[in-house]
Amino acid sequence: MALKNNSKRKKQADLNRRALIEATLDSIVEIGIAQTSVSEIIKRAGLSRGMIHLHFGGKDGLFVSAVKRAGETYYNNLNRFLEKAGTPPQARVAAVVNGDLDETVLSNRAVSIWYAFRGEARERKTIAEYSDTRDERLNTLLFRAFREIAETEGLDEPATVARDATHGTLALLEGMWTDFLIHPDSFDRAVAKRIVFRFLAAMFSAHFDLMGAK
Amino acid sequence: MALKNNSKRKKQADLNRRALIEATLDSIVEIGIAQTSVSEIIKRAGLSRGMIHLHFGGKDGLFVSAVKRAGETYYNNLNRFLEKAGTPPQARVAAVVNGDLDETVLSNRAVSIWYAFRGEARERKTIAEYSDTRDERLNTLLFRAFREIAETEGLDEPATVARDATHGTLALLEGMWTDFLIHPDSFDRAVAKRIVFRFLAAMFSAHFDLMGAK
DNA sequence: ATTTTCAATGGACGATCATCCATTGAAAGC
DNA sequence: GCTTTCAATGGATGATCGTCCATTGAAAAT
Repeated sequence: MALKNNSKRKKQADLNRRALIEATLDSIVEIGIAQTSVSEIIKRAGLSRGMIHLHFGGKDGLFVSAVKRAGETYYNNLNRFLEKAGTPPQARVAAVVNGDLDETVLSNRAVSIWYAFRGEARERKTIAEYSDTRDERLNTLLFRAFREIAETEGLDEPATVARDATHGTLALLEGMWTDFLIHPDSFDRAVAKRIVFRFLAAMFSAHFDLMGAK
Repeated sequence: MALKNNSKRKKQADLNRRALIEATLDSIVEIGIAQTSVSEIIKRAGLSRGMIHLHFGGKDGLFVSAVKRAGETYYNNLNRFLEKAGTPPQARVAAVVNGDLDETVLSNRAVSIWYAFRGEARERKTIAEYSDTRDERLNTLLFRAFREIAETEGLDEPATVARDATHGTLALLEGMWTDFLIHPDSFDRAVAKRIVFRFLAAMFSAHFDLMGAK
């Protein structure tokens, strides 16, 4: 008969799967994606060689799962800020900015992983997919908030304004992440946030900066 | 006796060096940095195996030269815009923005190469160095222009304003490059430029957008 | 207690990797 | 025309890569 879904053996299998994903991400952070070999991963996880093939079909499958996990981690952290913000559009925008640049989200680990996969995304569709997903969700969220603000303020062409504001905000945040990647020591989160809010202040009369800040 | 510096043999050596660098960059663009092996490079260049060791000391040395070349290409293209702009600070800023987002600078090839190396930059100091260099030069150039504008406009704390404007502009441009990387088909250069200039319009009363545009 | 199930193991495998060096041959110097 | 120089060659080398599968052994089912 088939095993129960939560039998001792299935649970151990789940733990091993997680351990392999974590070992993969750890390795990418510490020695880079190019040096992250199967041997390196199993050494870190303390598991056997064949387990990658067993659980993920191969190294490629493991990497896809690792990207997926990294994306989930990003969203789980950001969601904490969004839940605190509630429904007001300014608060939601501020939550995205403050969350995206918070030390729990924008970390050494996060940028290492993100940029490692970005470099590979061009020829691996499965990896590119998850870069896209992140972008899509934030895009929709910000656009709706900005459109609501633009309409409330009675601006001309609120959809166009909202589209530009969304595009600009996401581009600014992306740029800040790159800045953190290249200058991790001198990077200043407060300055980064101030600049993003300064951009938003140019497009709307509403104030964002203090809302949703910790 | 030693060969003349521009002897037929030296010239051929230079051509081969260039061919290897171009083959490396082509390979990175087409099949990704992970698949770019020594065998792949020499196949593309039509040269022999040992030549990489002879001219660059090894694959690492070749990659460093390739990053350097990619950086030079970026600056050479951008310089065409800066030379046209002349000395007025607004024109110089506009030249950077219009140049950085021009199709001769922000291309499929450029983003492929740039993001491939970024992913490796974290553990390879020599590669990170050239990412830094690019950043440093633009940083100085923009800061001086913005400070001059801020002083002319009689703004409070011109240095702070200039620092924020520089930081924000570079972050926005970085973000636009990432946007192009992920959505090469739907990317709109005109929209990207409009958003950057909108950001600048928020910080200064001077107008930038029409200056330096083609 | 016995049988069945299957997650886990780890060595074998062929492929491919980057490096290196003895040899070559055409260009440069005399 | 002869000698010297050295860029260029490409096969040999050992290391490392990811995949695969026969075997194991503990947990689950009977």
